[in-house]
Amino acid sequence: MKKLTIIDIARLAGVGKSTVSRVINNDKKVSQETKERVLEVIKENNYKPSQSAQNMRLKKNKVIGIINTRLESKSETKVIKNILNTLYEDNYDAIILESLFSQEKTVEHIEVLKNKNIAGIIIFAISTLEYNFLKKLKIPIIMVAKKVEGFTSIAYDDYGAIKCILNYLIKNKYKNIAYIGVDNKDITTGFQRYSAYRDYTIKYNKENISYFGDFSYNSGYNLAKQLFLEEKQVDSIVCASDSIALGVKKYLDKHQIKKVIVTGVGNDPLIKFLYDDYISISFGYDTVGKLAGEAILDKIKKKDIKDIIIDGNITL
Amino acid sequence: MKKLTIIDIARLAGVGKSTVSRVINNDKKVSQETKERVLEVIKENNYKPSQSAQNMRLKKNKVIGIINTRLESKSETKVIKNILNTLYEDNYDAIILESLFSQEKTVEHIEVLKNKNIAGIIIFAISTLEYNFLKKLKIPIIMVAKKVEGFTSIAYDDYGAIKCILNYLIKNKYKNIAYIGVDNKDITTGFQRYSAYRDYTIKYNKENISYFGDFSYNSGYNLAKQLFLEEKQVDSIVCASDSIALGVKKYLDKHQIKKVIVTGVGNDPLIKFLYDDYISISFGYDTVGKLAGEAILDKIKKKDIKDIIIDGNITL
DNA sequence: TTGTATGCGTTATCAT
DNA sequence: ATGATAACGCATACAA
Repeated sequence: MKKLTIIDIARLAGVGKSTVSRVINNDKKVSQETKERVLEVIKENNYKPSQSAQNMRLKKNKVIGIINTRLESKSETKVIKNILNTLYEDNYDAIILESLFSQEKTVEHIEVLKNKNIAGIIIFAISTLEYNFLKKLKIPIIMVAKKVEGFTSIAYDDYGAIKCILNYLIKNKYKNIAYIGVDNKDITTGFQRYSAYRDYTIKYNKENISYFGDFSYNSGYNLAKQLFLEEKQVDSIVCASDSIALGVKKYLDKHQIKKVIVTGVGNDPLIKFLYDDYISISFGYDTVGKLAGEAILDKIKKKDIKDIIIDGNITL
Repeated sequence: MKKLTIIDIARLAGVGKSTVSRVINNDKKVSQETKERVLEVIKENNYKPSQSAQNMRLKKNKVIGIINTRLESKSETKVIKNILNTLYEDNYDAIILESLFSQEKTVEHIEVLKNKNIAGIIIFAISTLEYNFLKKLKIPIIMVAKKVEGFTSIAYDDYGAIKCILNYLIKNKYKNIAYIGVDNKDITTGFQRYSAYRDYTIKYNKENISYFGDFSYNSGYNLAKQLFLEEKQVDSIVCASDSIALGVKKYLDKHQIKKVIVTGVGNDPLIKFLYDDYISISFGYDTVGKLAGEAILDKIKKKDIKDIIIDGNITL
C-alpha cells in the first residue's frame, strides 16, 4: 500500500493531474461535474497531497512561528495549547520560541523564522519591547495579549478586568480597597490595570492605597508587609496577578489577618484550592488561543481580520 | 539577494552539484581538497540547503512527534521546553500532542504522525497504557518518564527518589513516617514510589502508615484527614507528588498541626514559597528534556543508545 | 474548462 | 572521485 500521488488520482478519475491540483486548491476554473468526480476519488483512496512537495513548490512552509514569553507561565501554556490545536486542524505545524522578555532574543527568533520560510508568526506581545522592525516583514503577524499599533492584535481587556473586580467588591460592600500591582512601564498589566483602580479612587473619592513591584510571590509579600506597616485600614486588596496575590495571602496568613479579602488575575486553581475566599479573574485563555490560531490562518488566507478584545470573567 | 541553491554553490566552487550534495551529506567519496573548497563557498555565501526540497526528496520530514500527557503539567512543560531547544539546534521541528492519559488518543495521535512521515516520536509513557502496538512501526521511538520494555527509555528513578527522601528524614531523626501516594496501578508514581516506603518500614521495622488516592490536591487533603482521624502518631509525611503534598499541607495548616514535616516530588517553587519547611525532590527536568531530544536524534542517525535512569535530587 | 510541459532544490543512479 | 541525469510530488504558465 504505497502512498498515492496526484498522478494516481488523475488516472483513477480520468483527468489530467493539473485538474486534480485545481480541485485540491479550490480553483474555480473546474466544472462542478469533474470536481465532484475527483473529490470522490480522493476520498475513496484517502489521498493526502504531499506536504513537502507543496512546501517546496510554493516556497512556503505550512509552519507558524510562535514567540511566547516563557513556557513556564500557566496561562500562556494554555493559550499555546489551543493555538496548536487550531493550527493542527489546518495541517499547520508550529515552532515555539521563548522571548524571555528580551528584545534581543525576539529579534534573533524572527531571524530564524525568516530563514525558515514560515507562513506566519504569532507573538505574545510585551509592553516594554519594540516591534516596529517587524513592519518591513511581509510575513503575516498576529499579536497576542496586548494591542500593538500597526498589527492585528488579540488583546486582554486589562482595564476592564480590574474594573470588573472592583465593581464586584463595591457591590459586596467592601469600602477600603488597596491595590498591589507592577510598574507602570508595563503598559498593560502595569499601567492599565492600575488605571482602573486609580479611576475607582477618583470616582468614589477614596484614598489611593497602591503599591508597585514585580510579578513575584515575594514582591506581593513585601508590598503587603509595607501596606500593613503603614497601618492602612483596608478590607480588601486587589492584586494585578495571582502570583502577587499569593505573596499577599502568605503575609496575611502569617500575621493572622483574617478579614481582608484578596483578589488576583489568572485563575490559578492552586491558589483557589488553598484559599476558599480567593477571588480571581481570568481571560478565557482557551478562547484566546483558538482566536489567535484562527486569526493567523485567516491572515495567511488574506481574509481581513479585526482586532479582538478579550474580557475577563470572575470565578469565585 | 535571492536564495542560493545547490547549483549556485556548484558553479561558484567549480564542481558538479552532486559533489556539493555529497559534501553536504558528509559522503566519504569526495577528495579532501574539493571538500574544503566547497565548504568554503558554502560558508562564504551562507548557503543553507532547502529543507522542503530535502524533505520531499527523502520522503521524510525533519519533524519529531511529541506525545505528552497534558501541557498544564509544569514538570512536563519543562521537559518539553528542553526537548524543543535540542531539536531546534539540529533543525528539527516538533509536533506536540496531548494524550490526556487516554489509550485511544494515543493511538489517534500515532496515526496522525504516521501520515506525516515524521522522523521520530518521543512519548511520555504512562503506566496504565499499552504500547506494544508501536513495535510494528519502523519509526524511531523514545519513551520518557517510565521504562517501557522493548523501547529505549529515559526513566525517572521513582523508587530511588522516595528512598532518598526517606534517608534524609531518617538522618534528621524523624521516626514516624507516613506515606500518601497514588494507586499501585500506576507502576511508577504509584507502585515504585510506594515500594520504597514499604521497604523502609520493613527494614526499620516500622508501622506501615500509607494511604492511596490520586494526584489531586483534594486527594491529599482527604487522606491527611483520614490519617489524623485514625490518630496515627507521625512526625513526617512523605507524599508521592507536590500536588498531594499541597493538599496535606492545607489540612495541617487548617488544624494547626505544626510539628509534622511534609515532603513531595516535583519541586514546585510555589509550594516552597508558601511553606518554608517544605522538602521536595525533583528529577532535573531540564536534563531529561535535553537527553530525550538527543536520544531521538541519535536514534534517527542509527547510533545505538542505552536506557537512561534519572536520579532525583532533594532541594530544601 | 482541461491537459501538457516545465521547474521547484534535492538526492540517488549510473556512467566516466 | 566526479559529473550528468533522472526522479521526488506538486502547482502553474501556456496551449488547446
